[in-house]
Amino acid sequence: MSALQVAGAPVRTGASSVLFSVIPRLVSTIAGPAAQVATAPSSRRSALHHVTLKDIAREVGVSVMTVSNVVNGNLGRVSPATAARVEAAVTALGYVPNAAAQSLAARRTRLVGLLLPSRPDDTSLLASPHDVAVTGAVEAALRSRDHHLMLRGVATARDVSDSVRRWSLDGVVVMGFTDDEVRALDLPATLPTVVVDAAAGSGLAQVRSDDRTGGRLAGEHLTALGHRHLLICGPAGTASGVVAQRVAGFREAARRAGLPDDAVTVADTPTTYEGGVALGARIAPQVRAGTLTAVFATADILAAGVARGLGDAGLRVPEDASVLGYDDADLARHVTPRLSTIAQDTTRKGHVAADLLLGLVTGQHAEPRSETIPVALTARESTGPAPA
Amino acid sequence: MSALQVAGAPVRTGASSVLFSVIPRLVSTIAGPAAQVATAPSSRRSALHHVTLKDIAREVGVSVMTVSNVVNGNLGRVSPATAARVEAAVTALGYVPNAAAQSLAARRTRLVGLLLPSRPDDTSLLASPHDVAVTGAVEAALRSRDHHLMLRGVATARDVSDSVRRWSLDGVVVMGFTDDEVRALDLPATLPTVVVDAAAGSGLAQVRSDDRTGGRLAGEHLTALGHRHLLICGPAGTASGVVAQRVAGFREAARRAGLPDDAVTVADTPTTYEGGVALGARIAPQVRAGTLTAVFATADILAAGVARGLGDAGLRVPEDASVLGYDDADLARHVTPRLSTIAQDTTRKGHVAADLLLGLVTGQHAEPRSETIPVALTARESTGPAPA
DNA sequence: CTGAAAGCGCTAACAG
DNA sequence: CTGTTAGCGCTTTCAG
Repeated sequence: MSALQVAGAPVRTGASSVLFSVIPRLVSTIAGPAAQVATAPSSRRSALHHVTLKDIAREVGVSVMTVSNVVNGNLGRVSPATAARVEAAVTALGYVPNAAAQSLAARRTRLVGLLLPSRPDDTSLLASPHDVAVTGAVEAALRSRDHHLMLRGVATARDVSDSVRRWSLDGVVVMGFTDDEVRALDLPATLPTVVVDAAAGSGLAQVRSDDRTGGRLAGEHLTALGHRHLLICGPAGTASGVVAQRVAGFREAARRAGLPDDAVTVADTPTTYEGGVALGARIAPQVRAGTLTAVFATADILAAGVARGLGDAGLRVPEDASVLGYDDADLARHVTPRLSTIAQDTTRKGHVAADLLLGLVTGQHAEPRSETIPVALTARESTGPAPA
Repeated sequence: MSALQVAGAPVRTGASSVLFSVIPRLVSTIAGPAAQVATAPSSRRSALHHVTLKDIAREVGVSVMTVSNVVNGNLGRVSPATAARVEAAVTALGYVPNAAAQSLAARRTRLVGLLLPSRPDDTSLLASPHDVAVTGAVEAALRSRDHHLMLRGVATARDVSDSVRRWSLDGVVVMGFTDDEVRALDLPATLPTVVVDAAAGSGLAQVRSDDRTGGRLAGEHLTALGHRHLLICGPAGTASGVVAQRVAGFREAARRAGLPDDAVTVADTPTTYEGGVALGARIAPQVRAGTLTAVFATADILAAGVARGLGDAGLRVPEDASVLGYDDADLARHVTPRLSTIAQDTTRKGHVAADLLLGLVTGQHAEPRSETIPVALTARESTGPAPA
């Protein structure tokens, strides 16, 4: 806005002359270092020439501080005329601030870390479609607010420190860890932190889907379809409040539907397709015997695996057994049968995580908050009436 | 190694005394700033206290440069005894170098950008499973070589500049763009750059699968199965050397199999599941008429969509038509039927991209190289004999 | 409204 | 082998 304003304002001739006087000088400024580099040993590549505040200041004939103030939008401290000339020079020279210098001087980096688990054997971070979607949304949200994202796989507190302290990250989003793992990361107490889908320790903000409701919706859907022998599967063995909540909601729904507590069993499985396939194979006999007719998985990828495992065993989904997922990842629409699932808006989740974090960073809200993303049942093809 | 060596070495008392003398002092050092912040307006959060080289130098009683040399492994310039004492203090105080300061002083950031397309309407970056896999591998490779990854969605040259120059990135990996788009990004000429799956302009390194061979393998597989009416689909309308190569290889195989040139047609489709579904619906009549029996898609996600579109139209894959994908993403094993595909090792691809880039950065190989990732046919369930 | 001074934490280039 | 000197580019005081 101010740039346009300035351009159209009746500025004194100085402003426009800058546009012409500036270019030749810049060229000569560049020539020096460039020539130097050419003769130097080529083992280190020349850095791109960086137009500095000083360059602008020299051009316009003002102090570095004035330029800094204009660039940073502190227009209250600069006369419109001066601001105009500075703006013009900034544009003409293509000035881009140096983040490292700003970090050093201002103790603010505008750099946010996204910490994901880097398991030694694991294929990679971003194995979970859910995490991928949230990651993209976090990046977009940060970008729109002039921040940058550092993507980092971490396994230990040392890894965390290596990123957070070394880069003086303004804050971090932590995703994909169990409650215990988050604790083991030993995040610096003063570091603005948002935890996604895990229990936030003291002083950490948190974003998660409405897990309890999600579990309940799942239970209601399945019991409404007449299922009376239910299995919920996911990483139940790990200390995970998320899974616990979903299980609790699921059980609650079953209870309300008049089912005995033992109508719901819990299977501890990793959140992977392969884990699901294995489980599907394992439970096939029970499905065949009619002692199990519906499975609720804590993630679509897992549900897809279960459906596959069941299918490989010669069972039909949903005729012989219903399978319900969680997340509504793209995957849910890609597999056959299309997955019924508890949908959550991962794009929104990422945005909320970013907003929460930046709120913490800027001190807008001092107290770390906890946000819940709404969920909704999306019934597709993988769930159906309980077999007679 | 040296740290352990030091700990066990018969160092003079100075070394061990450091461990004790150091802690109390540090506490008082911290107390100052911390107290200050508490009374200051809380709008800006206190940065984590940063132990500096100076702190270590003061502790050990040497110059900052000596500490710097030890920390950076320039052991040639420091006596073992001094190095030992410094190492001890570094460990005791938990020193972590400040990347911003290093960047500023050394003109090297150890920060690499991964630039992905950020399309306005697009769901997000990382929409493609292939890109997700490569991203994870790049991060892991960089991490193992003490570099960090900045993930950034860009659409314009300005976006690029905003990241690259602002953060003085050591280099960038560019992925997910068409040849034209890469050109439009106007990457700084001197910036070490590796382009994944797109034509590298002058002076850019490149990583891509062996697209020509991939296309040929696809063509051979399909023609060997007796197919004589082939369709290849992908973003053919965009200027993409990758697609062109795959098409060329595919055509070559068809020709060698004795098919006329018009046996192969090309369909321009976006690389999305939805694009595939739409195409599947569109070609269903031809499949039914027997004038088309096999489809080769340039990505698994697209192939999965085509299979779905065909299925929705009441056609069977592979009985009525074969569908062949590319990449061998996880997805290929998740959908039904499981996708036959041209497999490439995306993990390796990411590693190679990172290696290539760091080679460029360190000046190891001055000339930007081009690396090719081998491909192989993985036959699963989506391809079969041509219908009689 | 504008400028001068000082320093963020680190490293190159020299001196000793 | 070790220390000194000078900045990297920017922002924060504090003076005009």
